[in-house]
Amino acid sequence: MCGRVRLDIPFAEIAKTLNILGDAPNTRASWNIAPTHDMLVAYLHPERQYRVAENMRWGMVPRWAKEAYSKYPTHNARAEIVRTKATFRDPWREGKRCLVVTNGFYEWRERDKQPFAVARAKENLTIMAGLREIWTDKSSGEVVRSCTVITTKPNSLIEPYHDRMPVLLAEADWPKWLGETPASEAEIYDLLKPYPSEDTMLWPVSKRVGNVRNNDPSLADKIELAPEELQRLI
DNA sequence: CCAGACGTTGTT
DNA sequence: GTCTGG
DNA sequence: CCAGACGTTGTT
DNA sequence: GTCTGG
Repeated sequence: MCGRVRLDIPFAEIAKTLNILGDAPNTRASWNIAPTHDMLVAYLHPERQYRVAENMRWGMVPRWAKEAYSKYPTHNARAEIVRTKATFRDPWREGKRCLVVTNGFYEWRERDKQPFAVARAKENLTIMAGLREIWTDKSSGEVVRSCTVITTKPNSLIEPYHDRMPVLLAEADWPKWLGETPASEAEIYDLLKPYPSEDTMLWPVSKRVGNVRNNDPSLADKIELAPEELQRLI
């Protein structure tokens, strides 16, 4: 997927939809969230056994990392390797799965760099399958909580634009992904597939989204492409 | 064995 | 921390 | 993904 | 031209 998402509705609404019982994290609306920024993440609190929400850095920091920042991009994890590769293996094995909460994401068409917004159709929230991790600096004790978004093959709507898309989860799959209902590893891994294209929508947006300093509601607005561009939408 | 990587998307 | 490449 | 930078000395 | 930061 791309390196940008948006989240632009009040937390109260999110908490209601996701049935989050924990405290409200200090989230503010953003139409341009990039890697290294905070993402809103929901997960099952291991002791309390209810859903909590938290801001976590987008870009997983493995617990064994010497530094909190590295040159290796970890904001996405390919579903094909997430179970085995060093960076994601431990969180996967330990079931540190989470829901990454967004209102959608952006993709750029290569030919003309035209950005498009993508979201689940008919739903306010576009929920992505994620993993989370906690990193602690051995000397200073500094703690960084971070997350990654799992990617998979694109569905037929997105395929003309990109060869990858984030794993999106329908509400019926949330309990299994969060570990609230029993499921085998194979059943859980089976959730990592393209979201149905008939439940996905896509529309062109302003190129201003390319600059992270631009961050206002109009970034997610549908724009009118010139007739010529419309014609070669795909 | 030790040193160095540990990753993604989208390209050429 | 653990796997991979040399 | 795009926008913006594009370096050094000295230290471990 | 290519890498880094957001």
